[in-house]
Order: sequence, then structure tokens, then C-alpha cells
Amino acid sequence: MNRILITSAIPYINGIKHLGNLVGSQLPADLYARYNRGRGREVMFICATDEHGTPAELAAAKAGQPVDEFCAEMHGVQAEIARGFRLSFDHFGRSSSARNQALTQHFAGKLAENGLIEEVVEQQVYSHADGRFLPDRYIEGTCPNCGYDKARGDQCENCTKQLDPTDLIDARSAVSGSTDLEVRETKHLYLRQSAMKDKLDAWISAKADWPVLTTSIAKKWLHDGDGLQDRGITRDLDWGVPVKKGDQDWPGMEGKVFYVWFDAPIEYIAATAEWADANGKADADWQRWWRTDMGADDVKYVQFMGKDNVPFHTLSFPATIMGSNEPWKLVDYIKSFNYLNYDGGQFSTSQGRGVFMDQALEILPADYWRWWLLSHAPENSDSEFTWENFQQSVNKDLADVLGNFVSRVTKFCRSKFGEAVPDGAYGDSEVALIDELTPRIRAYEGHMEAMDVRKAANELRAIWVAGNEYLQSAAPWSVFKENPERAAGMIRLSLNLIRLYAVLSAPFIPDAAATLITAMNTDDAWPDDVSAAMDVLKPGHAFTVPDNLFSKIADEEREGWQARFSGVRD
RNA sequence: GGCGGUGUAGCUCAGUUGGUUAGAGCAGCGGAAUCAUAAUCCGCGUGUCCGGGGUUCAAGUCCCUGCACCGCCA
Repeated sequence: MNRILITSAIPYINGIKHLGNLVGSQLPADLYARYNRGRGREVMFICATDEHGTPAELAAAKAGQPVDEFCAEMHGVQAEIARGFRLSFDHFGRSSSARNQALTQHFAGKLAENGLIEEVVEQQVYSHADGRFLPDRYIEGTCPNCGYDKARGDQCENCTKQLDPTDLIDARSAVSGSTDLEVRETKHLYLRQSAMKDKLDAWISAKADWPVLTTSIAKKWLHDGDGLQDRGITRDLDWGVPVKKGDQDWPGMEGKVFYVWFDAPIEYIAATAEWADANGKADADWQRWWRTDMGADDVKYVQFMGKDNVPFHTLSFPATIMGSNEPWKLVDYIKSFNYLNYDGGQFSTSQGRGVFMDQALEILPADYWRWWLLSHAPENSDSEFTWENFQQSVNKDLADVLGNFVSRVTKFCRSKFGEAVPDGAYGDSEVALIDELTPRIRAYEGHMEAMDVRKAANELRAIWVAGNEYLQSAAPWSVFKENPERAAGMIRLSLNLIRLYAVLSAPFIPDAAATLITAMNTDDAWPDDVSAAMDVLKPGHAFTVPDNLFSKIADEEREGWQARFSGVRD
């Protein structure tokens, strides 16, 4: 399979994500995308904003904007931050697109045709003042249990008791404060996931190579209690995909929209169609990624997400795909992540705790964050961000080991031989280094193929260290005094090593890699043959000495950030 | 209350289907070198693998139990 389809869980439109969100989906997805492109494979890397639902409506109202304008603006903000982190999406779509609307309605129609949609009448609270139905959590009142006066319709945060909105005393709308509420009957559509339980179970059971985090969460939902439950896929809202059966009206569902979790994963497909539209491509150009009857059988499809998104991607979305009875591409591998904690607690969007993506970029270039986050990715268990650890790791790995290697080699060369690759033969120590590097690079590739992010980072670091070890024992600065030609061979190898590092490191630290490629005045072809790769830069090849790749984080800086980010975001 | 997860060196973490003296990076200590961003390289770990039982020739690795922290659900 030389075509790889990669999707990252799509971030909600409401606000800017924190570093924990980033490392759980978009960043490792980008790492994998860049690696595969580096290996010469055809990659389609898709992400988007998840724009529908009540939180977006309320955030827009708070900002005094129509919800569509609000989303358009926030999409722009998130896209800009993604560029700042060098997330190399082929397309960053929007779940509110016409493409997604049509596809979502199409899937709903097919599911209905196949008897997988059930219409259910239920009771829900309607607010006359707001002119809308209110989700349970947007109804406030006094808790009948403990008397707390800001209990929510789904749960009292004070005594943690689960509530029904009708339990609340003096219930009022959390949106407007109005007490003019009424319980009304309303009809909703349910996706009959329970009818597909066995099929999903068999599918998941066959995925022995998936991370246990992924399969264990899926199995839990499949087998816990009464097993996989049907889920409502519609809501009484204005902002969303209107409920339709394909392009036909759906009697009795007028004025309702599909619930976000139904339309959000369909956006992976729709965003690829958006990509085609944006680039003047034909439908066949996106369908070859998604329709197994149009070439997608040759595609390897990998999804990246945090563990909170696993149920939707292992059960709900596959139920949608399978239930359509159409030849859509199912996911081949789901890479899931645990949570990243922040300095002893959790990152929290709602509480504004931790470092958010825009703030991170204000402080330091993307490469610093990319390197630390990926080399500490929460793969096997939750992991922890601390400022001391961040400072030490980044200073040591990036500035001291990699950056300083480049600096010492290029500056030594400039002072003794000038800014061109010197002419000198390779001896035993150079061959020995190549012999050490070759299995290391193969191991690095293996970890990248397996999406073992931390292991890949560790191997890459070891490859950087090998250069310093070599240089230290070869000691061209000493050899030069007696045998300049021998020293020239050592430096020629070291300059080629810099090029090698740039190529290998690009998925982790793309900006620094690009700087090195430019400085070395060379290309970024992958080192399939390490020996040959050590001979790309020929004697006489001109280069320039780059500025220091990474400046170090000073203690005072770290302390300042520590203080600045100790509280909550404004 | 139920279910699940985690608990390994000062810190962040690896430890495959139970099998030799439990590992890595960072920090710390000692040394070498001086090309380089006072960077680099070499050497140095007697850790109750949370506590307590148990299975086994053999357990960080399996079972039971207690404790701590964290999730999810009622």
C-alpha cells in the first residue's frame, strides 16, 4: 500500500485547543504524514473544525455574532494556529460545509433504507423566551438533593447527584435565565447500533494489532451492561445539518438537525471532497481515497485521536459506514492516546488551565513544542508536562546534542577549509559509524511505521548522539594539526551527517530541518542506503554556516512562564 | 456504589507470551577534551519494581487482598 489516508480527530470550533489536545491527535498525525511523504508515499492528510451544536451557538451569541460568521472566523483562527505548528494538512475543512451536509444526509438516508434508523418520541424542555429546546445541561435550578442553586439539568456539580431537568426546583434557562419553560414532546432519530453489535464486535476482535487502549475501550462499550446502546442522532437546534433522508424531506423531522457526533466523522470524507473542490479536482480524485469500488482498496487508512474519541471512531462511525451498505473505506488502524497532564493536574479547556496552542507559539517556535510533546507522547499511560522537564529536554536534545553538533562541524569547517565540503577519504572510523547508523535508521523507520512515537523519538536522539560520539573520538581538531587531509575526510562525513539529520528529523522538527537543508544547499531524499547518503555532499559542494538552530531556554524565562501559566486563562 | 486504569531510580518513562546481576533519557558525582550554543564525550545507580498474602523450579510480569491517585458510569 503506497497510499496513506490520515485523519486527525477534528477539534471543536469553540475556542483554541491546549497542548494536551494537540499531542493526542493532530501532532502525531502530522508526524506520520510527514514521515510517509518523506518515504515517497502518496499521502492524504485531513483535518477540519467540528462546528455544529449548542456550545458553538452559545459562544457565538456571547461574542454577539451570527453563528455562521463566528464559526468562519474561528475556523480561520484555528487554521492559522495549525499553520504555526506546521501541521501539514492537505485540507483543513469545516463540518458545516455543503459537502458534509449532503454526505451526512446521504448516509442518514441509506441507514433509514436499511432499517437502521428508529424514530423515538421523547420529552424535552422547551424555553419560550429562547425560542428553542434546551439540552439538559443548559437548564439550571436548585438541586432538590442539596439545595445548591446552580445545579444543572443533568447533574448537580455540588453534590454530584445525577438529575433530570424536571427534578430541578425553580428551573431556568442557562441561556437567558428565563423560567418560562415547558416540557414538550419531540421526535428524534436513533441509530440502531445495537442491531450492528455483533458485526462491530467481530470487526474489532479481528484488530489484534491495534493499541490495547483502542480495543479495550471499544470492547467495554460493546459488552458493558446491556451492551452497545442505540444513540440519538438528531437535536432540536437551528445550527447543524438539517435532517433529511438523502435529498428528500423527512416527514415529522422538520426544523431539526443531526447531532454533532453523527456528522463530525463524516466530515473526514467530506473534507476530502472539499479538498478536491478547492484544488480544481474531479470527484474521482477524492473518491479514490474513500470508495473501495474506486481504488480505495489500495489505501491504508489511519486515524489519530485522544482516548475520549475512541467510542465514536470504533463503533458509531463504523456503524454508519457499514450500515450504509455502500463501499466506503473503513479505518485500517486507530492510534489512540492517553491524556497529557499539566504540572500536577489536568489541562482543562473549560477552566482555562495549562498552555494553549496560541500561547505556546507566542513563547517559542513550533519545533520546541513538537519535539517535547512527541518525545513525551502519552502512548501507554497518561503523562505529565512540567516546565523543568520541558526546559531540560529541549535544551539538551535540541540545543546541545543536535544544534551544537551542526554548529561545531560547520564552524570548524569554515575556519579550516572554508564554506565548501573539503576533500578527504573515509577511513575505518567513518565506516564504523555508517555501520552503526544503518541499523539505527532501520529501527527508526520501524518505529515510525508502527507509530511508536516515543520509541521513534528515542532512536532519533540516539542517532544525533552517535554523531557527537564519532566526532569526539575522531577529534578532527587534533588530527588537523598533523594530517589536514584526514581531518577533511572526517568533516566531509560530518557535513553529510548534518544533511542526514535534517532528512530524518524533518517529521519531528520541520523548521529546523528545512533550515539545515537550505544551509547545506541540498535535497531531502530519504537515506534508503546510508552509505550512499553519506556521499551526497561531494568535495567542493558549497554550503553556508547556519545561525544557531536552537537557543536555550534560560532559567528566568522558564520561571516567568511557570508563573504566567500557573493560574487560569483570562 | 459499580467498572476500568495507573502506582518501577530524585524527575519523565521503557520493561515483549513469567526466566540469567530490573533498564533509558534527564538531573547528580568524577574524569577527558577544547572544534562548538560553558556545548561534547567517557565512567558511576545496595531502586522494599505501592503494602500484604498466594501460585511456580522461577514474578515488576499471573491470582487474591489492602492503600493511594485518576478516569468512566450509576
